[in-house]
Amino acid sequence: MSKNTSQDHTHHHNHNVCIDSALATAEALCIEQGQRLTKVRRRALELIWESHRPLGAYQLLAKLAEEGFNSAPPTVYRALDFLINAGLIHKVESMNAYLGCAHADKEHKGYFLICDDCHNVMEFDYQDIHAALIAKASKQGFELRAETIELTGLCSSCKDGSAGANV
Amino acid sequence: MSKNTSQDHTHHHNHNVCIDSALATAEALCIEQGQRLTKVRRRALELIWESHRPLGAYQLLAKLAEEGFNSAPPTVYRALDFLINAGLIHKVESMNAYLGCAHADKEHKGYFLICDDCHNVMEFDYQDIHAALIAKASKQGFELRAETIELTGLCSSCKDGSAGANV
DNA sequence: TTTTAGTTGTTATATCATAACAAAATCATA
DNA sequence: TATGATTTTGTTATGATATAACAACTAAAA
Repeated sequence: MSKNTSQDHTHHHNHNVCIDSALATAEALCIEQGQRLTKVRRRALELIWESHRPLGAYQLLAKLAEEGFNSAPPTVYRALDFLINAGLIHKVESMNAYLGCAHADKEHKGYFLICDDCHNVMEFDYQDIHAALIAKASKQGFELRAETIELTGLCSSCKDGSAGANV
Repeated sequence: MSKNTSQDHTHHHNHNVCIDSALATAEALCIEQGQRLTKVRRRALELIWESHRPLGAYQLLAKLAEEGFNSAPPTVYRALDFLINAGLIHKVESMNAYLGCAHADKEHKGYFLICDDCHNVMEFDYQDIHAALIAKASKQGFELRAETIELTGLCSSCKDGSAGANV
């Protein structure tokens, strides 16, 4: 982990710390923005964070249903929409799955490293690339709004032979 | 358009030239690689190129069906798989749609500028960013395999007020 | 020509996501 | 604390995207 900006969801430390911190940030942000972090939304966010990997909408829905929440799809998609708009989670487009955002409190872009083998995902923040992309786009008269940057390959654990590591 | 590497699918010139050239490249590549560009595959590729925008799988399936091809989903998904693996088209993950690849004959990454307004897509090739991403990933012990880079926003036409331009 | 590999046909189903409208909870303020 | 406005949630239905599994066919190789 160390001093770079990336957030490795494969870590071995006590993940509860991350979850707690994410939830605290979420609450602060919602209050600040006059948004309501209702029970479903809050629990959805927790469940997404509890998963070390991007979570599918229906996986999340199943977990919520187990806990007595309504089990119809709109329930989960509404929660997801809310969380995405609040900047609290990202959608990983190439996986149709959702991931807790590690820098919800900072303006940033969600760039991802996705392991093809163990399916763990690292989020990273790279201002140089962001700046280069803006420059490139504007050279073509294009005004950038959102960036989907998803890189797949092999993470260091899987490359080193311990296939499916950190499950 | 001019001298940069981007391929603007919004162009006003005779698109047939693009299609012909793409098909010629496709045929050459397939022969080179011992792949068979069968009727469905070839026609699917043409239809994707005939669309100025990324085409959905079921849109493509409908067009194929009109022409007497089998109308069940596997038909189109098989063709799409083939074309993607051959490097002849890209999938735009954030749109669940498919786009003819403008540089099928060159090793490259498909980076896209997607207009939120008119939904036209430009493909661009940017070696600097590619290099930076590889460097960034490898610094984390990550071995890159594929890159999904999809930037959305407003293209110059739409920004200049002519909303929905180039339809 | 027989085998083999690759491709296509066919049926069924899995997975992901939203529309539309009713009911309930929450909030603002009279 | 009523009342009305707004937001959130419940519910039913459906749309959109994608794959599994196995049979039939076709082209290429042996």
